[in-house]
Amino acid sequence: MEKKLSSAMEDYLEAIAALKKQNDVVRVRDMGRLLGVKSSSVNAALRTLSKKGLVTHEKYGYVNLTPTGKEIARKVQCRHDILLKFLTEILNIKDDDALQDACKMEHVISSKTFDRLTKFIRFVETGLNGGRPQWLKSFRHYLKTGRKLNCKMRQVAF
Amino acid sequence: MEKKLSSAMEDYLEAIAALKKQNDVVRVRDMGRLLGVKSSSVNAALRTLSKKGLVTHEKYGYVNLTPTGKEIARKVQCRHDILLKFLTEILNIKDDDALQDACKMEHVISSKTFDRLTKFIRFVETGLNGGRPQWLKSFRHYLKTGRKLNCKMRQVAF
DNA sequence: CTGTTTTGTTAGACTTATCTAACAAATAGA
DNA sequence: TCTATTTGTTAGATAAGTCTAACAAAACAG
Repeated sequence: MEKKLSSAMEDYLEAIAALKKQNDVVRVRDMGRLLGVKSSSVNAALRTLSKKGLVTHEKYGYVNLTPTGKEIARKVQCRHDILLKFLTEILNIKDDDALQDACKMEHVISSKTFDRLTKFIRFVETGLNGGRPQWLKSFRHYLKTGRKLNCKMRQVAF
Repeated sequence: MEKKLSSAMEDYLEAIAALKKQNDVVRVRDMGRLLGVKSSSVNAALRTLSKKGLVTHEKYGYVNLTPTGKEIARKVQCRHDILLKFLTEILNIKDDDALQDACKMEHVISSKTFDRLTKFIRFVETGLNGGRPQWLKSFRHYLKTGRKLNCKMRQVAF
């Protein structure tokens, strides 16, 4: 069992997957641009990831994920997506801020937390025809006004 | 404006605050034990934190937080507490797992996310006389059974 | 007091992830 | 095609945070 990848390495894998989706082909330069690091850093990372069997990259060639690498990238992306969803849809944090946080949190949450967050989102979204549950609307109201409609009033209102 | 502390340095500050609460006096050794690092690492960290004006520590003496250091430790602890509360009380993750995650997440969440999470918890806890809101009970049920009581049934039940 | 144990300090090494700078290969434009 | 630009590679430096090992100071026990 390989030990956990660093945040940085997870980011590289994620970047490769993202660029692959966009361009079909992944170059060192584009990875550097996306991640805000120099090509030499990308190269160093590729050597590391290559040794771990997560990417393939021959000199002056394109970068590719191995099946294992692809799998890890997928998982990180899933963590990212669920966190982003939680931050924007439940906590009502605006996209830019939520994205920043999701990009950091995605590297630290356990599979248990991922699982529960996933179920929580599913719970919130299930059987509502695209709307929000009443309690979530109520939370949004609370965020705006600082005040909570009390239970009885809510009952009456509906 | 000082730039953000690393996770490691935040951990050291937190450890000092925690030990101070327990023992009134903080030694290098205890910090190392608590954090699972060697005393030499603690020493290195104390030099760093000292330069930043966050701790005081004279040779062979006790360790103390400066007011600024105390303030930072307090903030980290607040992030920790709110995350732990969210993970255990909302997501219903068991204490040990939740603690692990909170200890990592506390170093990466923004003040915005902290703020929203705080309000979310307050929203959930306000005006319930220590109980849980119906939707949260419903979520627990969903976690156990994988099934969600539908809205109409819930309405009827109340 | 004095010797032993515990605690603290220092120096130096290692790892990870980054950078700059010099150079090499590939590509694109004329 | 040939040169200029872009892209990729390498070597070496730097910074953080950790370690081990050797040593120094303090605390403790008789």
